[in-house]
Order: sequence, then structure tokens, then C-alpha cells
Amino acid sequence: MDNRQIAAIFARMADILDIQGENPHRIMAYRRAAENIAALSRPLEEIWRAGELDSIPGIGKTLAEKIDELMRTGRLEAYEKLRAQVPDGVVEMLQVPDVGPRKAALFWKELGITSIAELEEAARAGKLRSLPGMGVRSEEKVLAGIEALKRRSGRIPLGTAWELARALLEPLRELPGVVQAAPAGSLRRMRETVGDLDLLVAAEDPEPVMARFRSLPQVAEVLLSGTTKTSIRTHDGYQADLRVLPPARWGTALQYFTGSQAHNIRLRGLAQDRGLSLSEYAIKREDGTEILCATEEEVYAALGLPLIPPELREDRGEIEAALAGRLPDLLELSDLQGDFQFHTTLSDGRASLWEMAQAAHAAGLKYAVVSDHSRGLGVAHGAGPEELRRQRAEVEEVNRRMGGTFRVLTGVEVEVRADGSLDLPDEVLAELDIVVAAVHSGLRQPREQFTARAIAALRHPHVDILAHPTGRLLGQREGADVDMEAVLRAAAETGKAVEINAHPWRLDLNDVGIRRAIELGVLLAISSDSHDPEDFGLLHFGVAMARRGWASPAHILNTRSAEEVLAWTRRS
DNA sequence: GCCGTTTTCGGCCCGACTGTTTTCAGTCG
Repeated sequence: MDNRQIAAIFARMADILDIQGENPHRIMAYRRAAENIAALSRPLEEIWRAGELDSIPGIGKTLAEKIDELMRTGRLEAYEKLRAQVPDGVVEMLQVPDVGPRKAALFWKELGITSIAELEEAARAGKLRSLPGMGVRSEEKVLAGIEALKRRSGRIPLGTAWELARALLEPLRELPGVVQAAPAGSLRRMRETVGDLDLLVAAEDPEPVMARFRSLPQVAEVLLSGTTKTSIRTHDGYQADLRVLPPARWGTALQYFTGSQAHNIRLRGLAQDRGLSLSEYAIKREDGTEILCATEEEVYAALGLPLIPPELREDRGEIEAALAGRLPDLLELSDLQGDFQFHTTLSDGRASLWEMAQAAHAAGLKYAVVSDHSRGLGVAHGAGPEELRRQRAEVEEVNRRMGGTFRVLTGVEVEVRADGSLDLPDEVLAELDIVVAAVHSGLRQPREQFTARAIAALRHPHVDILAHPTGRLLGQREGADVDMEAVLRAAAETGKAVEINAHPWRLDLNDVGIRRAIELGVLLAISSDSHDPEDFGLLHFGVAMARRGWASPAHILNTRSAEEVLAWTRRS
């Protein structure tokens, strides 16, 4: 049983208990446990074997016993009992927007509805409106929610959300009276996917801002609109929430709406300990007087904390670290001196080596590794030994023309075959500065086989970096089923680096993997994987993932100079 | 169900918006 499965069981138990109207704090305890387990960087099974379950926040005696039962037997009696009491379809109704535990229970108990399909049928037949607390409007909202659920393609990949937020905020920023405008929520925390957009504007008069927001061309539907909050759905089916607050309250507002919810709950607890109450509007003293915070620094300072960077705000130990004065010295984009992957027209890139080198230099880098695909990746017109030799000559020429201001390092993104071997001869690989090994095919191989392939690549003497270790494409393709713990241990043992692919469709290794890699002493290499001169601008997404994984400059290969990197490749 | 030098019991974050209500429950974040 892996962490995700066990987290899913506890989350499901919370949903069932919620529908049953259980004690909300007991429900919260299950939810919190599920979230903390999902966020663990170590396998839960390892923690269980070591008898250290009580070290996980939110896991007490009872839940530890339940984990023990799951690990030993693969089953959980309490879970099976709960599932027998509430049909799965009733729990699934919670996915419908505006249907919560109370209404799901109402529909089930009063009308015997046990699936979303039955719910839709009942709503169309006008059977919901006569239920207590319901009406025609509520019935319409249920139908609209079901429609939205059908359209919903899941969470928004970070890169898409980033661009959409920029497009929605730009026109608001230009309005008179708007002092600040910024994304908040999981987008500001740079989670790999974003549920919906949280946008924040500081202005004394909210109404003109709300009006402009409602009239933006991207808006398909206004879901709700009040004096402080407006929610819309875009034509692409994404939801965006805009909040407008006075500039003097910007700090509390930005802090609050950045979240995460778990982080904020902890912060409110700290406020209570100090006799304070924290909300998006202000910090309130017990006598009712307000402390206004125009910056987030002031909010954290009032609670006796240094500013915690948004990427860390997940209640994954950052509050304890902040209290102890041990927040990590997080990596910054400006720490990067180089990039470990870009492509040219030799394979599937869209620009020449010269154009790419200039773009990388313009992006502030001092060096970059040209890493065209090897021949094995047919779709990308991969390069063979002869093409790579010719490219080496071209690299020398480009480096000469750059006049010492920038250096291209020779390299390749060599294909790892299904059996774990590489599709270029050793003598070709030996001539290159950097060898990046990548798996692009056979992602559906069984876990053991895929893991063995990745480890074989890491053990190859000429390989320096393992690229995008799961091969996932966010929102399009699941990554391979891989024993990441084993792969990271192999990287640690061989002294090889693992890639953080910065492309917003990949973000692979992800934040949890990065944090574990750092714990195991694995070096990480951030790659833009640029196929176009503009793509070097994507590196900040990779930096964001590294920050979410608590990375400092020392953990990241890119912070070293080209000479230091070359010295590292000559490691024994 | 978790958690704790102010507690091993009694707390557990806070507010907006909507719809069905006449003072509030439900949902969401």
C-alpha cells in the first residue's frame, strides 16, 4: 500500500463521516491525516516499519492503529464498515459543485438517490425543489453543478493557470484606483496544478473592478458577485475568483488567499495563542481593535514569525522551521548559471544552435547544454553519432562567436531503450560534456521493469543526469509507475543528478520527489528542455518546484559554474 | 480523532455568498 492509496482511504472515510453528520473535528482529523500522508516525502511503509508513525503530524494512536492494520492485512475493517453504510454514489455526489454533505444526505435519505446520474434525473423532473431547504433556484444550481462537473477537465496545469491569470489581471491593473493586483492561491504557491484561479486586487472602491472583471472577454458565466468577491467561469471551463480589498489590508488578504488552508489554520492557531484573531481583513485583538497589515511581512511578524515564502506554505513543517529560525535558504532564479537541456533543429527544436545560444545568454545564463534527442526517439528525428560529431564542430564555432560571454556544452538526450541500454555507443557518449538519459517510450511497463530501466541508466558510466523521471505530461498522460524511492537511492549511490524538468507540462521530478532527493543527498539539475528560444523563460517554473521541495542553491547543479560542472562529470 | 507547561479533557479558523429563510443553514475556500 503506498502513501496515495492510504491517504485516499482516510479522505474517503472523512467524506462518509461528513455525510453521516459526524463530529466535524473528527472529520477534520481524517482529512488532515490524509493530506499529511499524501505530502510525505518518505514511503509510509518505511515509517511504519521503523515504528515512527507518531512522528507524522495528525496521526495519533487510533489512526496509527488503522495504518498498522492496512499495512499488515491490506484491509481496514472500519473503512469497509463505513462503505457499507453509505453508497459510493452518494459520496461521489460531493464532487458536484454546491452539493455538500448535508444535501447529499438529504437527496439520499429523502429520495433514495444514490448516484450523480439519478440526481440529475431527479433535478430535471423537478423533484428536488420541494425538499426542506431547497427551492427552484437550488434545483437549478444542482443541474448547473452537474453540467460543470461534466465539462471539468480536472485541475489546470500550472503553466496554463499562469498565463490565464496574467491575461485576467492585466486589464484590472490598468483601472484607476487599483493599487495592487496579483494571483494568490495555489498558483502563487506554484503548485503543479491549480484547481481554480484566486486573483486579488487592492483598491478602495471595489465595484468598478468587479464590473470590469465580469465584462472580460474570457468570461462565459458569472457564478456569483458581491462587494468583495466575484466568481466567473471562463469559456475554457476554468473558474476564477476575484477579491477586492483596501490597500491597507493587502498583507492579511494576500496571506489569507495564498493559503494553503492547512497553513492558514496553523497560523490562526498561533494567533489564538497570542490572544489574537487572524482573518483576511486584519489581525484583531481581544478588545476588538484591529492591527492592519499592508504587507505579508507584518502579518508573520505579528505572530512572531519570519516571512514564510509562498512555495513552502503547505503545513509540511515550514511553521516549525520558521519558529525555530530554520527556514531553508531557498533557491532563487538568479542563482542559476546554466541550463541542462535545450534542443535545436538537429532533432525536434525549432531554432538553430546559434539562435538558442543567444536566447539562453539573453535569459541571463552563462552556459547551457545542447541535448538533442538520439536516434531512438523516431518522432523527434533523433541524431546519430555522425550528426552529433558535426554538432560538436558547430558548438565550437558558436562558442567562438559568443566571445567568452556564454558557453554551449555538448550533450545529448539519449534514449533509454526498453531493456535499459542506451541507443548510442559508449565511445560517442564519452566525447560529450554532459549525457542526459531519458525514457520516452514504454511508460506503461510494469513498475519493476520501468524502475530497473531508470536505475540501469543511472548506473551507466557515461550518464550524468536522469531526465524527467516519470515521463508524465500533466493533464494529458500519467507518468510511469516507478519506485521513485529506489531510483533516488540509486542516484545517491552513483552520485548522478536527477532532473527537475521545468516545462510546465512536465514539472518532473515533482516537489515531493525533490524534497526526498535532497534528504537522500541527490544532486538536482533544473532543465528548461527548451525547444524554442522563448522556452528559456520557463526555468522559473523549475525553480519554483525546487523551492517547493525546500531546495537551497547547494542542492542544485545549475548554481555551479560550467567549469565546476565539468569537474563534477569527471567524478570517479 | 488529535493535541497539550496555562490542559489528559475540552478545545479544535474565519468569513463571503446564496437561497430559503424571518434569523440561518449550507457550501466553499
